[in-house]
Amino acid sequence: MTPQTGSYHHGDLRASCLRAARDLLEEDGGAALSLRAVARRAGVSATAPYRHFADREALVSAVAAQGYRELADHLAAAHPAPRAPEDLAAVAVAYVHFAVERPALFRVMFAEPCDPAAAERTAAAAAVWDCVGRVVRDVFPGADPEALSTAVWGLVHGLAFLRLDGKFHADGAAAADARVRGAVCALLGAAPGGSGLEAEG
Amino acid sequence: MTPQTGSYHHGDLRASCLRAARDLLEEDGGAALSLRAVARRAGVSATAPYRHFADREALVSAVAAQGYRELADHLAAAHPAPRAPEDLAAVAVAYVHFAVERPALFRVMFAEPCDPAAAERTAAAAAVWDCVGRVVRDVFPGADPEALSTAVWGLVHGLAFLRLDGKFHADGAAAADARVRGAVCALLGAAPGGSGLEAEG
DNA sequence: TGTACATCAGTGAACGCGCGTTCACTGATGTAC
DNA sequence: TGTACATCAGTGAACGCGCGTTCACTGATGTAC
Repeated sequence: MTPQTGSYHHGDLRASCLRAARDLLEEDGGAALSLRAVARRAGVSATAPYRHFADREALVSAVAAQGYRELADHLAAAHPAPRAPEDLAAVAVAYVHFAVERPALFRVMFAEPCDPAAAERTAAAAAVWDCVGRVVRDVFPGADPEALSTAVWGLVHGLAFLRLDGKFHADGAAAADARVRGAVCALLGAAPGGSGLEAEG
Repeated sequence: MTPQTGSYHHGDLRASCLRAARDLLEEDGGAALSLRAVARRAGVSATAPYRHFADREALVSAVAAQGYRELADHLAAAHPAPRAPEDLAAVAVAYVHFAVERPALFRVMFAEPCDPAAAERTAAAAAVWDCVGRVVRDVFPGADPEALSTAVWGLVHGLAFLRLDGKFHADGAAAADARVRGAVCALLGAAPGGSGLEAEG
């Protein structure tokens, strides 16, 4: 990451640009990601990033791809082997946490459709979808996997955005988590007003 | 809307600015809403909007508030008296349609938390929440209304954003609608792998 | 009905800013012989 | 081991742009007497 100190050449400017972009997103989530700000942050001339990114969009796509990959890892790490609806609720909470902890990155990831030409980005986004599908199939083996996966991704994604946008009025992070868990369980676990979906107990 | 033709004064520049902003959003959803572009579009000097909006944010908030109000109306119009899960699915489809038909407006509405100081905007957003809550209570009278309303809003909101972001690979609008309906029914109607929530028949 | 005057709603020039991108360039690196 | 040279990865000046916002202003409106 910081090789050849004092060298004219940077060593791994591409990685440094991505790191700089992530830092900027965390520091000022409101500002749009600009190539110039990234270069400044990486300690390099304004045009140096053009050696590694065709244009601003390419940088943004690379950042988004990184975000998708991390999200997939994050979900996979949320529960080793989800089987019960409560396990799925844990994964849902993890999804929302990911968004809350990196709001600006999350918005970059989902601010626009993936450019089909950005193969890295589309592949990384597809991996998130695969991850959700896997969890859903494990928890509800008998269900229509496509319909239910769509529903579950929609649910957790919507909860994440609503929370990011302050549409959850909960006192503190724990209460907000509980609200997420309650919402997921209302649909998938202890069903309100009826028997609900019970995969195991 | 177009009074006193030929007059020095505009008549209702505030409304014209909002109209211009909406037009710009529909024409180029990717571009950020700028005060100057709005003024240009309204046929007025760059500084004229300052008579009606304190700053750019105020304009954006007013546009978002208008969007929230229209969304609430749109949902209310989707079904006269929702009682069955399929009725709720119709409302869900309406929610997603709203987003798909006005993608840029939808993104403006949900691109950031509402500023608590923007009373008009927060009130309009709250009306959407009320609307969702009303539908949920009517369809599932026995359920925990808060948990289920949160879940349902999350679900439809997530489906809307995923569709906006091209995460739905469906052939054509009808197929995409079917996928939304299928996802909603998977959770609320014909439950996969179990009995599911059945409010009526 | 007429007039003086306050207020309102615009104008247009100007400010300073950060941006994406191009261009010709140069110093560093690595490879073929 | 040494050297010539191609390639790579930076620099820095410059372009033209649109933006938000300020300011002093002016024409139109409406109201009190």
